[in-house]
Amino acid sequence: MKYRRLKKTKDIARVLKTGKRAYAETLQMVFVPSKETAMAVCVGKKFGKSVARNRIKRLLREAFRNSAQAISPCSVLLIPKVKEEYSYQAFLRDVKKVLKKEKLLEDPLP
RNA sequence: CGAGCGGACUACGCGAUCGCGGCGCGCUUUGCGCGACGAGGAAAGUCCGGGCAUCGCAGGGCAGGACGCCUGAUAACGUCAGGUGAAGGCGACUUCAAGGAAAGUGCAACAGAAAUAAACCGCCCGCCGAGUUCCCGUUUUUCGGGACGCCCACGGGGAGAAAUUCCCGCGGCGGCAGGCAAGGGUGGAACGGCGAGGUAAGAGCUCACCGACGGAACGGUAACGCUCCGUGCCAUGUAAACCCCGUCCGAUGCAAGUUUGGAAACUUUUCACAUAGGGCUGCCCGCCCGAAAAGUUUCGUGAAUAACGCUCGAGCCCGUCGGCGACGGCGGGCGUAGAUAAAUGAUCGCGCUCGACAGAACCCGGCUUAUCGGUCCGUCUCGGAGA
RNA sequence: GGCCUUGUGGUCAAGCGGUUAAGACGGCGCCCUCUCACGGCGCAAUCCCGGGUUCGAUUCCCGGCAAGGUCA
Repeated sequence: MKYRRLKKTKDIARVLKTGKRAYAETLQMVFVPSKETAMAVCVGKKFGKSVARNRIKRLLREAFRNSAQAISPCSVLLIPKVKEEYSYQAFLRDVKKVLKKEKLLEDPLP
């Protein structure tokens, strides 16, 4: 499905301030309901050099894209936790788990 | 065959599905579809150099900084190429911030006799050493008092009955006056090294060889090399200490900067008001100029934003010519990322040696650092074996 | 992305060619005391790492690494 990127500093700050938080083993999700779905990934310097940070961002975006097939519109911030290794499978599992827990999925996944 | 040396290249591959970025084309223009393209050798560190942009022009001097054998290459360089010299390696080859220490100043701990200059020990000649010594009083000498000294072994000769004493010689020891710099447990470094002659002992005092310095000829564009002659030689190290000499450098960096982001008029306040303040460079000369804030009225309203800068450039590939080479000339061909919270990923299948370091952010030329491996080249080197 | 600064015991730090690498707080051990505190004595440093210059570098030079600051 299509979603927007959450880009502006102001928007991200608003989500961080007012959003509801949900936790899983490998990541944290912050979200507020909104008109259309928007998402951002937060990966700071503590995750390593640029190659490592880009890798995390790609994995998380892919996990979000493949798990949020049908989602009630909201602004989402995905914040991973610092680990030794990162895998797509773990991110996919945890994104699904977190979305399910907060009952954001309109149609339950098969 | 083994061990090396130098150089060049490469950086998992193929297929399928879903997805991402800008571009082009098409459409029913929110968007959708199709198409080709889409990170590196270091994209990194930001250590140099240049383009580009702004500071009105980029002007002068000082300060400051960088570089430092020679010749060339280049837009330029601290880079590269070819040479010179020095050091290392059996060798192929590698490494080197490699100008000046007789312009001046500083520093050289500890050790050592002595540290940038000479004499502590030492070596040698002479003189003295059971009083031909010195001082005071008296004084012709004598005499009186005091100070210091009156060493050891051997040989020869003389006197004497002997103890002992006198003379001479040689050596040591001590003292005095000189000569010398050969030797001396140090040190990073001790007025050149080593051998011979020479000498009382010694010394470039003399000589040979090596080194140093000066001059000339020859070779080389030059650094420099080589030969000859001369000077017997005097002046340690450090300039990645200050410094001197030579060459170069205006500053700031794409968050530069340009356009839109409101414009115009009026009023008020604050600072400054000329030997002032601000700007152009840290300072001086020189040049330019008042600056900032608030309010009201009319049209206008997106604001760490949007567009430009932004990718065709000292570009890449092939051929050929010139050059030892870096590189340059000529001809032909190619169109090859331009994002802005920032694009390359996921899954499946097959193969293998099971995949390192790592992600463009204005662009180039270098340097440096990180890196699992693999491939190729060479009249290349050393060792072993065979023919 | 550009431009700068700093690395010395656990912490804050001085030193800037030859030191046994000052000092303060803290830690540990011993002494003092009936005990604690105070006091006294002692111990603990790869001078961020690797090269170079020098007889000799914490210090000078070069290259890394790690922190921090600043510019719309």
